[in-house]
Amino acid sequence: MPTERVDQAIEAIRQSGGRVTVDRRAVVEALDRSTDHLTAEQLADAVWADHPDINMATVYRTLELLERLHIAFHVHIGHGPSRWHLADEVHHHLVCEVCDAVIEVPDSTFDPLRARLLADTGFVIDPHHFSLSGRCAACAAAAAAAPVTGAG
Amino acid sequence: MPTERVDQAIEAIRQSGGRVTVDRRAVVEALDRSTDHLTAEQLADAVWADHPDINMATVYRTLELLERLHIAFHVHIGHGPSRWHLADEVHHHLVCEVCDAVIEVPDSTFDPLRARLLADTGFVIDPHHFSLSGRCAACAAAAAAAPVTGAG
DNA sequence: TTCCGTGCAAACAATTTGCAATAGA
DNA sequence: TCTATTGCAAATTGTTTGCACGGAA
Repeated sequence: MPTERVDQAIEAIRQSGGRVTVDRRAVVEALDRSTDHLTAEQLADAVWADHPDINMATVYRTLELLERLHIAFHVHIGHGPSRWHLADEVHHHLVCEVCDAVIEVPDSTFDPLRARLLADTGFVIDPHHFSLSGRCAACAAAAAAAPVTGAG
Repeated sequence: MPTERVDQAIEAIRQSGGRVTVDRRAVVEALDRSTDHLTAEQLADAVWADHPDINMATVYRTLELLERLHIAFHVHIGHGPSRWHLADEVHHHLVCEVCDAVIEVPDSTFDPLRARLLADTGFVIDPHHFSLSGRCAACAAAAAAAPVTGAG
């Protein structure tokens, strides 16, 4: 049972002149099903659960299409590969350098910074593309208790 | 004529029990010479100006060492490869998605956000690792004048 | 019917690694 | 000397591409 998000995405593909194929639908549905942000590989795994024959290249090409249509986006989180998600309420990611935990924060948290940067430099932040790194509460506390030394 | 930064880096390598080699010194000096943030490849080019025989793998291994010693860091700016720089005054990068311009902003700009995130989540921002993306003043103005349409 | 989308396999870019030779301390 | 470092070439990882075939519109 396709959700509204899926229907909208499919419709947007059609509107843009693209063809609605089984493969594309499968990718959109897999994205829609997952709450997390998936790597292309994880997404392919999810797609393959129902459609084992869909090619990796098709997954990548579909993601590219979806991003062009502003239906999906990728974020860089920590070091690994890009992670993909459907357009949704905007949020940012804090990634712990130590334990790799990902903490989501609402976009509004960035409003003061956004205003400041706009005033200072004219730059308009787009929250989609990058995460902020640092240390989560637990790892920051651990680091304070046992600071890194040169002798590590 | 090695700068103070170079001397300090070399000394730190020695202190950590590492050997001070021609190759490592060359990489540190190339980093020190450049004002910009260089990709590993650009850095290798700079190294090769004086030492054409130094291997790419050695450049990567040296960068890894320098990062472990907190002498150098890499940042992710826009899409391409990592970019490297010596430890310096801390600053953040704003990358324009449209024209790829990189704008540096002082760390203090982030103080309010830092305080807010610390209070809300306990997360401690480390400014080194990621850039923020968005649109620079010029491209934001252009976008406002001629907004993106589905019809591209 | 007419192209667009797909599979396949190969190209690609950035980076890492194993192993024998070499060169700092 | 003794072991950390290097060169080389090959492996890895994530992603893109060219081309001939097959399926949406």
